Amino acid sequence: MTPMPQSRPYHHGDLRAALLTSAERTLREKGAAALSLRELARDIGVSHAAPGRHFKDKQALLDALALSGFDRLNRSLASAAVPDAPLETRVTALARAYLTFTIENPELLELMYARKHDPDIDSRLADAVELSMGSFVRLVAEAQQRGEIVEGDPEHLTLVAASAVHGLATLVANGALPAAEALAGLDEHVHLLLHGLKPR
Amino acid sequence: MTPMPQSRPYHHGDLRAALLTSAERTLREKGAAALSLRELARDIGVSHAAPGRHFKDKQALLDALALSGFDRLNRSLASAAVPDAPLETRVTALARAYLTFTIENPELLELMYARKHDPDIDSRLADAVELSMGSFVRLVAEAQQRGEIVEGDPEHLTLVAASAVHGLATLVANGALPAAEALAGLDEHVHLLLHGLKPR
DNA sequence: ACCTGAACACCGTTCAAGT
DNA sequence: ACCTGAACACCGTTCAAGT
Repeated sequence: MTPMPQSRPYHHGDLRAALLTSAERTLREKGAAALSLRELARDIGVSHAAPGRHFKDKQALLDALALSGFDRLNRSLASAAVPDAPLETRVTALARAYLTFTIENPELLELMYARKHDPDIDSRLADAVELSMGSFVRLVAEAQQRGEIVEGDPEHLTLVAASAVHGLATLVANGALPAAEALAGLDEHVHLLLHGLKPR
Repeated sequence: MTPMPQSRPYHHGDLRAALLTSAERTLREKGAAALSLRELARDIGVSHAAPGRHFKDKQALLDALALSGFDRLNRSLASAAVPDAPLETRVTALARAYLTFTIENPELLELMYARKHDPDIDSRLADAVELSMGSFVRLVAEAQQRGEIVEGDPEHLTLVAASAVHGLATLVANGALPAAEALAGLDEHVHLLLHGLKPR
């Protein structure tokens, strides 16, 4: 019998997607610092120069990961919306979606918000950030129309809510706050955000 | 005339401190990714193996930078305290100190909160985080005694305030939010935190 | 169009040896 | 005690050449 051709085909098929998938697993399992293009190529079974065909450099691959992270986050936020519920329920649902994504993808969230220094990339990521803020903006704007939220610049009101949620998420992402604790306190957290720390 | 001995002395004097100083400048000017031990050694004028005498590896140097960052942040927070002022003034002062530190040291703040994966280091840094939270904890506890803050677990109340401020700071640190905008909106931000987003 | 293999200029880390 | 110089095993990136 002639042996089966063990060697990989010359073409991979979809190397770009394979690189992203593999990179995200490494990111999750070993962290961003441990991510090497050469190791990725080795794992996939392709030459070390092959990734260069699909990503102009390592940063380009990281950027692609970050952008796909925002995609999934934004979808998750969109599908967490509960249009006809009371304000507090709606904010809590959004906050829980954000926090859940963070707990499931802590390293990815760090990468998504990592400083890039490249104005071109930064602007694309800024758009993505804006998009995820969008869910909060819409919520605030609607609530404001119903008189359920204080008057004032809606962008700024949104920033208060969003930075509170984002702050909680980053503390969980970098291990400063246990995920369980953040989840357990979330309802109360949102309640305090809406009602204030001062007694009424 | 015999030429002046141009070559550096065999001993540097305080290589450890020189490495930290130089590393922090690189961090500020070129970012954490551009930080190389060999380049640091070159800049200081010492062999590439010399840093190994003072830091067991690159991560150890980064950890030292992070810890000294927390030191300065904590000192800055402590000196920003205004004990005999109204609650809102006190919280604003603390928040402003945190935000100012972040604006002046964006890359350092990222490093301070970066995931480390080493339980030993993480626990030392966790202590440092706890310490900076301390300023907020004390403020909340006192205010609570005076009845200026809602009843409830002070740790949790602190977390709400701290994560709101930290969230704002990280957004500024990674360029998602212009520093000027964050500073300009800070008073209002704190006001909303204390009074809530819902109308009273 | 897509990939390889060799080459280049870097890294971090270790370790005998020097002062 | 502190540092050097060489060595080792890695990197990312580029580029002619192969399929």
